[in-house]
Amino acid sequence: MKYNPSEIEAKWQKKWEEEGSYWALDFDKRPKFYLLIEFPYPSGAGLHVGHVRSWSAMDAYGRKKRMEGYNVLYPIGWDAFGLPAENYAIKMGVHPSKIVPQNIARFKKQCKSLGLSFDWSREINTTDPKYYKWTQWIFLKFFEKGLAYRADVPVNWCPVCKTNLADEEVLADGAHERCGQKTQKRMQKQWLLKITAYADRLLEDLETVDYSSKIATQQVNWIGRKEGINILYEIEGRSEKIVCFTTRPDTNFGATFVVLAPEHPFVASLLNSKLKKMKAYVEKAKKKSAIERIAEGRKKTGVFTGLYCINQLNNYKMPLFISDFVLMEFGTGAVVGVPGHDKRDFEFAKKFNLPIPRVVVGKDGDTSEITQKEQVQEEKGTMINSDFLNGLDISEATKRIMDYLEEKGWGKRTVTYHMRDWVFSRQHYWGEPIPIIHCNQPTGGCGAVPVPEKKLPVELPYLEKYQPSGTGESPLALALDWVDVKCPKCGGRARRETDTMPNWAGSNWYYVRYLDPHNDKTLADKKKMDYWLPVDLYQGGFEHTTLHLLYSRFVYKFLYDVGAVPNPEPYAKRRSHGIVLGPDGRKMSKSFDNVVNPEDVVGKFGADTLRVYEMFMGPFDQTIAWSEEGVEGCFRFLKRVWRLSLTKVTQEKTPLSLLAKLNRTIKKVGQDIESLKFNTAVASMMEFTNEWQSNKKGLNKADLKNFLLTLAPFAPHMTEELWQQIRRFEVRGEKLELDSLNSRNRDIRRSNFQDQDNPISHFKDSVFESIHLQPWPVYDPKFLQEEEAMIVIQVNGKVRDGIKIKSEKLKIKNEIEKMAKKSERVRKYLEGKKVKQVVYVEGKIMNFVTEQ
RNA sequence: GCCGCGGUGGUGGAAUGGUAGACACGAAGGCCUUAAGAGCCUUUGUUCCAAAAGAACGUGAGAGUUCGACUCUCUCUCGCGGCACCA
Repeated sequence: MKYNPSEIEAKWQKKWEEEGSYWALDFDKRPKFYLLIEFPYPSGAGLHVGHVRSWSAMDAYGRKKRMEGYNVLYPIGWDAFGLPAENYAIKMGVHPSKIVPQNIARFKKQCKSLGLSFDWSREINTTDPKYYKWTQWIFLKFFEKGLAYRADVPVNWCPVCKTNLADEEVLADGAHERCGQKTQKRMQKQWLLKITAYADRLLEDLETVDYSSKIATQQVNWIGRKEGINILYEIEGRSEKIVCFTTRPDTNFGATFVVLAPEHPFVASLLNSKLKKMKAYVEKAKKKSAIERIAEGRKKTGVFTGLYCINQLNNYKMPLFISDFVLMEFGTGAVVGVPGHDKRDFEFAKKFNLPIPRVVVGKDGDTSEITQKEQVQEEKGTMINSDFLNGLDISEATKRIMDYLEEKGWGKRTVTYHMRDWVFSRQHYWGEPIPIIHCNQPTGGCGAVPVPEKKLPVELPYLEKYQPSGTGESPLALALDWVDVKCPKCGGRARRETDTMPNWAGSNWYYVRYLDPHNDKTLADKKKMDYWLPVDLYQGGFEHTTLHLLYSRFVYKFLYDVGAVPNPEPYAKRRSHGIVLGPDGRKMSKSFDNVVNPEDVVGKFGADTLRVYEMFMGPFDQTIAWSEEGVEGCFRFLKRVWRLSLTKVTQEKTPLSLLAKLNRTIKKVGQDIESLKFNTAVASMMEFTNEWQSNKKGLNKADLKNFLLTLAPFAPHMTEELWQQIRRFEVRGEKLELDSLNSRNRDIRRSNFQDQDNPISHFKDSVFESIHLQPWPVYDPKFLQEEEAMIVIQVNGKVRDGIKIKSEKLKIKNEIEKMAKKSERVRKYLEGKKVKQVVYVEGKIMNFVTEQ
């Protein structure tokens, strides 16, 4: 019988769906395992082979876990709000509310054709009002706790498209990615979430979770915690003081100037003066976008204010400058310049001919004056020219001077972060409306008032004109009858908030909703959360490490604080996967014409082949280019297994060597799946198949079943079909005994879902006994030990021979040494030389070291 | 500039400090077949040698530790990803 994947796969997919084979059971006694993949954004392009790589690998992982007796939850849903959907809708000329369901339908069909063991009964969709009701509820909680606030924030504005842009839409040179025009920064009131209030906890709690070091490091860097000190400087002849943040106060005896950001509040007070030059500089600098500032390179510009700050340490008069290399958003917006030990300060000092004293001697011991070469901060060094700090190591000096400055009241230790508060509003149509009402009466009004919880969800109104408004406001502002409401507090005339949430909003908490997708009283039932949370393994793209992953941790921690979820960290373990590139090694893109469509691959080779190939193509966490030839290799492998399973099976015992290989394979595949090394797991099964093929006899049926069980997580359809064929053969004329786990599951399912209208309540007994409900095969350690071991014989580290030694003799070094010395090939190299040392590693290697 | 990851045959890659190149692709030769397809068998890191036997070389470059290094340490180099005038 020929291997016909399309027929087999359709048949089993239907069967699994009818029987609800992969539904997870709440409160089941088996240990739970919550396996999560990032739910997709259902784009118009359909499923990407990159999705398939991650999902089929996790599918194999989850299937094995089920076979090991875990109650596995492997859910799926749709992250369907956001700018890409809106842009796609504009491009197609169809309303997003129509386009999105179409895309979802297509994704769903494609997913199902892959035989992924998702629990479809828990499917969610972020654009469903019943879902985003709770996204809005979370926002209200943030507002209630004072963690959602409004502030003026610079936004990217495209003057041609008349719309605000996300940072992702602005190219490196400041151009809008779609129209190519230069964007501008302009200030606009936005909603922000105070993630910085959680910075320390987000950092500290990384120690309580199992993230790969790459991921953890990137989160640490993103949070960017820095300890330093704010130093107060008096301005000569003025009452105001300037506060500068620095992480290196040890070098403060080398400070020769102070620089303010153009946006610094003190600068504004200076502009009333007659200094035209200064005014012109500040105005010019403020107009520049951040991108333009960078585009100018590192050339320093600036203007002298005519004022001096006093360095209290040595009473040095430091001229006060304004320069746009200093950023208002970081630190205090004022920098004390230590040109001897900071590259930027050095450049600035050169430009304005300021002195560049040295206060640290680096490891080269150079004490000369710094004039030519750039001097950066050393990691190690000794202080000079610094009064009471002289001779101290820089880290000791830092502590000493911080204490000193604090004692004197000149400074205060402080901590800064790279991470900023999270801009949480968008001026776009296709998102969750922010549930706030603005009550601004001429007499004052109530301000920003939350929509009462009972009135949630605030449904997104259907708008014919959903395109950007052209004013920078959300298009919702044009829906006057929607905008116009009464204030929930005072009943006066008020206006709805017209901004919507970013596409991250719905994906912050979706994994909680899977636990109880239809609950209309709360996010999810508390008992269900207690049972399932935290997520045991969260698998996703590396590109989401700082945005989605960090931000959703923040949201979860907040929910924990308000008592809405049971623990402080959502994901116990996080791993990421590599990207799948086009066959040409470039990122898959329509413009390169190198996109591989999983549907085509399934059509040609079947889902099992696609799955096996995507796991075999290379290390799971590494970026890999697609290879059509590689797919064919995996197709050959499955065809070979199919053929051998039907032809090379015996009633006799499996030959010992083949049985040993099988047991080693079972062990290796099990370990490799656990450590996400899917490529070597597949390779070891190929190795086994090759031995099976070349073996004269073949596999006993019981052993064949074990091999099929091992392969089942990777190629579920084909193994299921073969399993059924074997079972049919076995039960012919016999009384069929249902596997206990299988029948138990079925009973639980039936009782759990009796009252609901779903396929499982119509479950009928059948002889069907799914391979995936069989226990994961157990290898027998007695087969892992080989009777003989090959000992490699080296002379001076070079391999000269290998000798076979009976296992029980491996401990006797003398005997092995004797045997090795008998070998012609070894003797040749030992002749006339004195053996100095004999190294023996049991069961592996013997190395003769001679005198040269 | 900073942080992170990586560099192994013609290609994708494998290798707890212990026979480098598993497995797969590609290529070459053969079997089967009227033919095609599919399948099966053999060979396949480089160099030396007519060939075999054998030997030398070989994991980006250079040094170090070690009886022994793709693996550990240091310096450099190239490539990829992230951040970036962050004080």
